[in-house]
This record gives sequence, structure tokens and C-alpha cells, in this order.
Amino acid sequence: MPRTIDEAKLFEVVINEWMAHGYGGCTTRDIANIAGVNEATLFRRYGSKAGLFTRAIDHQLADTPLALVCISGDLSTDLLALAEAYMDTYRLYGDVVFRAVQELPRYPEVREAASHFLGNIQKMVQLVLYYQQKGLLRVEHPLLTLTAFIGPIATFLMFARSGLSPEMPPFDVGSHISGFLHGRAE
Amino acid sequence: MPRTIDEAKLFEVVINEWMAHGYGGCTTRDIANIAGVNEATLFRRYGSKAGLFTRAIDHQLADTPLALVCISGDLSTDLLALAEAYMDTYRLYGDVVFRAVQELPRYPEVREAASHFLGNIQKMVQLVLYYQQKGLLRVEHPLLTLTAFIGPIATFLMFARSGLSPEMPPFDVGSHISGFLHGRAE
DNA sequence: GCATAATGCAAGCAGTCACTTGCATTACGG
DNA sequence: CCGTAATGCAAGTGACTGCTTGCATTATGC
Repeated sequence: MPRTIDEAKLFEVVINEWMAHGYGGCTTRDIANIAGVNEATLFRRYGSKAGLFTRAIDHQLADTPLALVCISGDLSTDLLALAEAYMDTYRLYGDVVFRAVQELPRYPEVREAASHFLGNIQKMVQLVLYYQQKGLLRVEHPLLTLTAFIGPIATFLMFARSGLSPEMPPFDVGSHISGFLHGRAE
Repeated sequence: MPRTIDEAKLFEVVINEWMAHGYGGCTTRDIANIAGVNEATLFRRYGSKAGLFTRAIDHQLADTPLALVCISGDLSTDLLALAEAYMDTYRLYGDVVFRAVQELPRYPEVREAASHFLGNIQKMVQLVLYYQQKGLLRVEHPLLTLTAFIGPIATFLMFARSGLSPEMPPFDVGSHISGFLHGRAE
């Protein structure tokens, strides 16, 4: 019975259970058991399930690889970094972005933490705007450009994970970027 | 007390509640109340919640707009039809495809019906293969091409619905298709 | 018109959920 | 070494869940 619980492990378990079962589908009992913490302790420390999630999301996803994206000046370099950051985040936590976007309207209790985490999207929008102004990207609503770039990655990874299609190739980032920039017509 | 219940309305309610709260999050009580059917009737007719969902998904999503996609011979025409079919399905039911893909591994009980519905994806794969063989699309794993085309649409619509970004423009299908075919580089 | 079968209704059952409480136990700070 | 505060433990609460049951009611097929 340690004086302080292993919060790092706890938060990791929270995110994992969230990804595996969704907010409504995962239980504080399971989280407590897996993390090796007593369930009562969770409520004494964080007040509620929502409170626990707020802290976990904030602490665990604040410095996700997506947060490291910056503008180098070279479009291809930055697109590559952005794509790999998204894939790294996916490898670490699964489709956190989609889960958050999907469950945000339904659970206003975690809205604050999730929207803080999703503030990373603003950085990506800045990236798009920069290269639009530089004349290297088609000028349109930056979220159209951003979803055009992230959407295929997220969709493919989710599809691959669902197990619907038996054998799917690994996601080819280079091919995706060239398709994004120059199209898929032959 | 009608002799037979309004099954069309019932199935519609099932899909709506599914989209709104997820499989684990929606209750048979709510479904029964909203559909104006007694809850006991649901279990007498369909045996279980999973049985109800199986029938509802099968009946309601079998002839979704996505099922109507066919190969005309003209790439632009077919891409336009595919995109609008996806958007129509989204307008009707929300992100059924993503929900299904996401919840399939978690609820094996509804796997059968959902995978039947998702069989529509096979038709889209055929479409991609056809135009690859015709030399009009880059040759790669068809699911890479398909997610590259559907991913941005789905992602943008989900993003718009989440309410994260205050004002988002309507999705421009034509712009998306030209971006998909010829890229977004200027 | 009458038997039949599907439905409505109300109550309830067992399990699970988030959350609480009282008390013993532990580890750290002074 | 001792007080304090965080933790573990066990039990429990009320609400909700999927699902069942017994009985009255209704509409349809013959």
C-alpha cells in the first residue's frame, strides 16, 4: 500500500480503456483493477469518473507527438512530419482524435480536457495557412485541406485495426503525400 | 394497440439511437418509448437487444445510398456518385460506417449484420480496381485509394458535426474530387 | 362471431454502474 | 518515534440495465 499511487500508470490505463471501450463503455472498477489502485481512491482523488478522465486526458495527451509539429519552411518535410506524428499518436493511443471528436458532443463533462488536447489542431491549421500563403497549397478553408491530408491516414488505420479486411498493407506515407500533392490520376 | 407494430419506424429509431449514443450507450427502454412500442414486445419479437440491432441494421442499411454505386465507365461521374452517396448516407444516418467499423470488434453479437452492411465496401473496391486497370487511377492497394477518397469526406463531416470549429463551410464535392485526382499542390 | 396470436401494461429480477462510508493500514515529515 | 494523511479494504446505496412474466386487450383469419 504505497503512500502515493502510480499516477503515470493510472493515466495510461485510463486512455487505454477509453480507446478500447469508449467513455460510457469502460468502468472505474476495471480501470482501478488494471492500474492496481483501489476504486475508492479514484473518487477520493478525482471526485468523479469525469474528473479522472479530465486529468488523464490533460496529463497524457498534452504532449502527444502531434504537439511537436512545427513549420520548417519546406512543405514536404512538414507534411511528412505531420503524417508521422499522427501515426505515432495512433500507435501509442489508438484513434484518440476520432474518439474525442466523436464523444465530445455526448459527454460535455470531458469536453474541457478533450478540447484542450484538440487545440493541437489549431497548430496544424496554422501550418496549412502558411503554405497556402506561400502559394504552395491550393487556397481553400484550411480544415478542408487538413481533413484531406489527415482523413485518409485516420480512415485507413481505423479500417486496418477493425479487422474487416483480412490483409491490409502498411500505410505508405510517401505515397500518401505524393497523392495528396499531385493527385491519384494517371 | 395495433396488432402489428410499426417496424419501419422502430428500425429507424434503432439506427438513430445507435448513432446518438452508441450500442452500449442506448437502451431498449428508450428505443421502445421513442418508437411507441412496448419494451416487452421488443424482446418477444427479437429475443435480445443484439437480435433487434441485427434485424434493424440489416433491414435499414441494406439499401443505403452506398449500395447503389455502380460502374458507369466515366471516372469523374462515378467518383461524384460515390461521394454523394456517402454524404447522403451520412445525412440520413450519421457516421454509420465509422460507428460500425469502430464497434465491430467490441460487440461480436452484431458483427454479422454490420459486416453484411459493410459488404458495400467490396463494391467500392471493385470500382477502384476497374479504373486502376483502365489506367486512370494510380495502381496501389484499392483500400489505400478508397480511404484516400472517402477519408477526407468522413473526417470533414464528423469534424463539422462535433462542433469543435465554430464555422465550417459546406463540403465541396467538386473541389474534393479535383484534389483527389490532381492534387492540392499549386 | 369466435378462437388465436400479437400486443400493451405493470411489476419485478438479477446484474452492473458510479459513487460513498467507516475503519484498519501504511508511509512519510517533523 | 509519532502524528498525519493518503491509501487499501469491504460493504453498501440508489439508479439503471437487459430481460422476464402474468394478465388484460386488441385486431385479424376462419
